[in-house]
Amino acid sequence: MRHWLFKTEPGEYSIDDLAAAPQGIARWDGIRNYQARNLLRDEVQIGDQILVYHSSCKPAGVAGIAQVVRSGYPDPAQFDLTSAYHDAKADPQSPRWFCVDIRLVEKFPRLITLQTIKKQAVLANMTLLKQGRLSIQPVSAAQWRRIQALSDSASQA
DNA sequence: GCCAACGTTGGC
DNA sequence: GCCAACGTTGGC
Repeated sequence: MRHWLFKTEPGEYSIDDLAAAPQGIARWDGIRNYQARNLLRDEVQIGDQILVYHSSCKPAGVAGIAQVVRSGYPDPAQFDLTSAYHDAKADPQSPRWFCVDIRLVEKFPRLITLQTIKKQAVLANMTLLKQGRLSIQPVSAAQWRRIQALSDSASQA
């Protein structure tokens, strides 16, 4: 079982939208970056745990936890002419873009802000800080535990 | 709104 | 296959 960080702009899709979805399950689609695509297609597995990260907002940070309930499959939006994620070059015979389904596990009582993350020495090598633009990122077990610990201490405060 | 980082495109 | 131009991301 592996850990990941998925980015989303809360103005587009937030953890509250995920919470409001039926059974807290949603398709994580619209990823249009090859490195992220490869992870969704080849690496992300059912049962893997996800940090849901809110980007391009004030403040940015980890909003909660989700879990993969369906592993990589072709993103239908690439073939949908009405979708903003439509891709004219995508071929149904060899799909270009992939997505997964995830289910909300927990919304953190407080956002774990990017600012807080940057203060943690254990988290200094997070992909989030090293390669900030990648929208699907691996997270180590140690990094995962630290984020959870930060959330636990925030909920007691 | 600015700008650094970096991914993508397209001419050669 | 290189690389300049361009576009996007995302923190500040």
